[in-house]
Amino acid sequence: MKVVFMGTPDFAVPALTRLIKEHEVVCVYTREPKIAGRGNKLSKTPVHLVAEQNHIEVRTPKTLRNEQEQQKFAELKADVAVVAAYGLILPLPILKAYPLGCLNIHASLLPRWRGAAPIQRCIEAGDTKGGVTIMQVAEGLDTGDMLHKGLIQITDTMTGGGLHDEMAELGADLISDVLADVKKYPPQMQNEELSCYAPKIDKNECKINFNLPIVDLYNKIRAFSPYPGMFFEYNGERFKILAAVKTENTGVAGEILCCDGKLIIAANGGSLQVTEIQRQGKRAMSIEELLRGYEFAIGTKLV
RNA sequence: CGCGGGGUAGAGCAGCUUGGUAGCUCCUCAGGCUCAUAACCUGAAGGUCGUCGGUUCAAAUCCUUCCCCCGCAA
Repeated sequence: MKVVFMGTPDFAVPALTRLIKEHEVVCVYTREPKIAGRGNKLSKTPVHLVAEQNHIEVRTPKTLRNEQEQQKFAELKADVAVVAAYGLILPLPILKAYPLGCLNIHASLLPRWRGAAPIQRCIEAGDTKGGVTIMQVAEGLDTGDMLHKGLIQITDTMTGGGLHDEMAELGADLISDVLADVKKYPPQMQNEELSCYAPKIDKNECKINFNLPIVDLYNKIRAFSPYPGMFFEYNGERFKILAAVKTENTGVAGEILCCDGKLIIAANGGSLQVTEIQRQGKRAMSIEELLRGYEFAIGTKLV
């Protein structure tokens, strides 16, 4: 099949590489290189780089709202467009340009978790089931008909990063299934009543509030690990907690209860034993490693 | 030139401001104590202090080149 691929971050890469293997990817759309990262260098998106490596034409329009772009899109005369975390709104003329329209790989079991950050939000909410949905892109935000789904059990120790990687692979499998035989996957409408939204993550959410119930705090920490990472401040420095386990010890919320070989911090209704941590300016490391040379004062209250 | 922290024994850190032959915690090895131990005691091994150059009688420490890691902001 002739496929146009539209995607931007790492999440889209497994699907793109799979489609390159199995179909004819005639053109890749992605966000334009932007000034990003340390040093504010201009950097191409992960999808952009993969497309280049495979010598596929890359287009990075700022918008698809104008007729010229829509015209250029239509002229590719593909059978289908596959969308994975592209980041631009697709206007109606784009959606109708090809016989099979635009198929989106969405990282949730729709209609639950429509929107920008479904992976983190479902862990944060304590969901035990997650998954990926292949859906027809419609004009509303993630409201289109669903063609195919894959389920992932979310364990109590799974992190946002881990789930992200699994979902990216699953998404590649599912889109491969669908394109192999579209007729096998009749569209199904979404049940509006069951829908909920996954707003994008705000940096202000990343500062740890130890007054949160222990379960919520725990879920939030693993949801946001390794990126963007929940942090607390100690001695004027930031420490990201990348992994922790729940323990029984109690104390005033935010109080450091133990820092002898392990670091235990009281929360609301329990406490957290930190297992993996990243000190500002340092690489991520196990708590044992850090505590060999760094000391937290017992009794300190973190705010 | 977006702002900033860091690169010191296998690991994690201190020392750098106020230059003077490198230190702590853990690991490793040997021995000791112990019913026993991840505990304790004694001892040992292990570092050209990221790299190039400079200042100096003397540089981990001050100045400079380059490389690498990371936090923040976008």
